[in-house]
Amino acid sequence: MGRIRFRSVKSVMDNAKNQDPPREAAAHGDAVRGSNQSGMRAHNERLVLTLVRQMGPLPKAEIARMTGLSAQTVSVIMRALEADGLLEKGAPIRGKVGQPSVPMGLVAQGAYFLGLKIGRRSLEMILVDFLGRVQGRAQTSHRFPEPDAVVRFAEKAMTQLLGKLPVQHRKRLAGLGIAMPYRLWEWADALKVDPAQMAAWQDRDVAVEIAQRLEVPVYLQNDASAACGAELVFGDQDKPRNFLYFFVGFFVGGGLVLDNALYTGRTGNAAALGSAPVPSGDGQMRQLVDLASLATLEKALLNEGGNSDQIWGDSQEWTVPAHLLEHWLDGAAQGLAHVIAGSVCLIEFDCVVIDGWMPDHLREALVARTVAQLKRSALPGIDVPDIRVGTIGSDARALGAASLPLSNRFLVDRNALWKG
Amino acid sequence: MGRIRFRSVKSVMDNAKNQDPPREAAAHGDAVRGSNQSGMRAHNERLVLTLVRQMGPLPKAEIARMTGLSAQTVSVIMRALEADGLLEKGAPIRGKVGQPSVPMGLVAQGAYFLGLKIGRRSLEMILVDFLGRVQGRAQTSHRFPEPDAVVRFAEKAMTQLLGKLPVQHRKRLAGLGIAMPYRLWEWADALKVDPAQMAAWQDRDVAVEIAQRLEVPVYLQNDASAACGAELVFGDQDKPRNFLYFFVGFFVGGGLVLDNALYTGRTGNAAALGSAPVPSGDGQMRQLVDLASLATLEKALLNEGGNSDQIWGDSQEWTVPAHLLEHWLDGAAQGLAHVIAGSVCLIEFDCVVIDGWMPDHLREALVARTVAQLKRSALPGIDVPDIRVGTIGSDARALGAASLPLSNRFLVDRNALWKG
DNA sequence: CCTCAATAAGTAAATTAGATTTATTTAATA
DNA sequence: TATTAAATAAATCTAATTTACTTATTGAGG
Repeated sequence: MGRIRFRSVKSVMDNAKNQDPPREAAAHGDAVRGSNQSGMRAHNERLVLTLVRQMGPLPKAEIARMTGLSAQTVSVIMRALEADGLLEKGAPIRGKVGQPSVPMGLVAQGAYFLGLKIGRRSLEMILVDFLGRVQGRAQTSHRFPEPDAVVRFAEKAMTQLLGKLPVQHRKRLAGLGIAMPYRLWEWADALKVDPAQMAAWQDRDVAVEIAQRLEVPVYLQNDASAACGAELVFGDQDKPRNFLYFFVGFFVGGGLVLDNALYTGRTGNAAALGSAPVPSGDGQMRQLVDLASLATLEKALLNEGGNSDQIWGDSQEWTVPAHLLEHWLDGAAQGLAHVIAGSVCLIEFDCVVIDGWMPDHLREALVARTVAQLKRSALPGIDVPDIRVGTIGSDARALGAASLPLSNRFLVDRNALWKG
Repeated sequence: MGRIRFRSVKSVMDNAKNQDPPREAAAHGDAVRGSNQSGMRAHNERLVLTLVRQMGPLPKAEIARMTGLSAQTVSVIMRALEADGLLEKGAPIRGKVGQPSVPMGLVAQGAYFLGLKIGRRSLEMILVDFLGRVQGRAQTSHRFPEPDAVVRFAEKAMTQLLGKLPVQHRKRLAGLGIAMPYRLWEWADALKVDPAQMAAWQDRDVAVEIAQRLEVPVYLQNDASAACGAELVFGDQDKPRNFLYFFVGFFVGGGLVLDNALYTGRTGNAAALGSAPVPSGDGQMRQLVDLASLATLEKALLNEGGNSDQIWGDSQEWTVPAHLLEHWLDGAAQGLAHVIAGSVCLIEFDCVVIDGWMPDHLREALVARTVAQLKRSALPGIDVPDIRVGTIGSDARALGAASLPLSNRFLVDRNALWKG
């Protein structure tokens, strides 16, 4: 319906099925769908865009070889995408026998996306281009998140961010994504807020409310899975096809990439690893969130009479006593190692990515300790996966939010091929 | 190449891409493939067969509604499948307004499949029809599995089982599946066999060797995942789209169904849950296989001077002292509960299925205790999934082996759509 | 240095496959 | 007899493949 089209060309741009609210899309519990020609074309267009995004600019012939599609088909598809303003020719590459190849790469101005992060302490909206580069940013902080305030902020921030964009680019806004903790209302205690004040979240659907104020599709995802999406879509290249992701913030959560696509499962809450059981030394079971979240670090800091505001203000400039950090790092690494060891038995990841809201050196220390802990507690039959530091950092959740409309409209996913 | 065709019709039957050795198919690590028309047709045919298998006989119009395909397309596809001898018309259903609907169901003789189970104590081959009904069975027991003996047995059993089949049905053999423990050679100690005698498994590929003696494709899968496949393909209807599966045999292993398809991951060894870490009371980490496998029960039995042969002979008639069973059940349930609680955070299953080589009442007791244990150790944020007893039972691995060629040629899977 | 064979990229036109649309037939109920 | 629903034939449409060609380059031979 009110969906923007950049060009009136039958193409991936027209794949208008994705404007359903994200909850429905995530559920995909309907009957299995058949596939038809238009689904096929849309899929092949997404495939081309996905490959170019992953590998950088590629000539048509190379795409044809990689996809197994005929050269002619790829030629038609890529010229259409070029006409759509999503791909552009690069400088011809000479030096090899035969006609020079013309690599085609993504056009930065091809599409724009808004990402809204709803955090425990702040709201943030960013505007990114087709390459995932941040073009604008708006922020506000709060003591705890409220639906009305979120909608008001979103409306103001959208206007402000889009206002900065050259007029001809504004209509290339392709969607807005929201990254928000799952079941926000259950965390009132942890946020030291009256549960009644958080109860509003149970009945409100900010995604729908924001969608009413915008002409483009709106997607909602839990914050850690969204951050995982940022790593998948915007992260360093040569990402493996399957990986497990952790984002350590006020709480800790996970994300899961299977076959190059974010896996969000039946209810959209897959990889809710904060709840994963972790044995603590005393034989009692605890949960990953008790060990590896910044809420735990904050508590320790407050117990010693410290001030926790500095943690939430800037992710790079922390002055936390070393012994507290040490203790927190050990616990967090132990928890992460246990969850990784269990998860890798279920799904064989090529690697695990750990990111979070914290100074770079701390992220690296956390990864190093997790690796060490995994080696120490090695069990037969479990291959320790490659563990890496996230390449996005503190912005992962907002960027991940922005990646949702991008993935849904321009990248291959398991559902893109089927009939609407 | 040497692939049997039941009819020279362009259809799912001709989808000859699947004859690669299963390891390659499982790896699917190649570049992402594009999709073309023949892939589309093959997919839609598989979709129809999958729906009819899941739901029972369905009229064309109903399939059209469920798949979203046009009535005409479904009509063409289903008539082709009928001509292929895979579907047949049932009695017209009258009593509703309009022309009576003619439900179409699977033809039992539409295809046959061989399933070879390589066990620690025995070899078994079964022949099943398109409905998964066992049409023939051959067995032999051994002290430990040897490649040469396996190939010899397979050759003899194939001849014998196919010999029983009416001649015109023999050419409808669609493939052979093998269910075999992963990394068999690592279990020499547990089987109390000289590691040198098991080393041969490292260099031999019985799937390839058997394939050379057979005109149809051969697939290999670890035994627990194969058993999971049996539950998916042949198990009771109304199976959820996503479930976790355990098979408790000499060892314990898992299987994983995502979006109605067996998920075997990068190396084909997904859901290797026997290796999953489980905390034991004393603060030490153990693995599920130490708690929930029959090897553990056997050890306890032998420790008390009992005879374990009765366990392996018949899965229904056990005479194991009650206190040993009690102790084993408790440990196994504890282990399963921990692994389930961890796994459900990663992937939100609709349900968990537990099956195994054991008397029916014991399987039910194991499920009941696992449920109780999960409730006892409930942690916030973890929804306890529905836990069910497997509907296949002791035959699950052999039936699962037979389900592999069936799934690969006749049912939807994530890869069926792409170009070969 | 020039020429030309070889090679590879890229595309237009014709062909093919398979889904959809439209119109029609059939067979039941109300 | 009107209405409804299933089923399908014929025509149409879409998108991929095949075939045949052009273009632009390198590298070998003169």
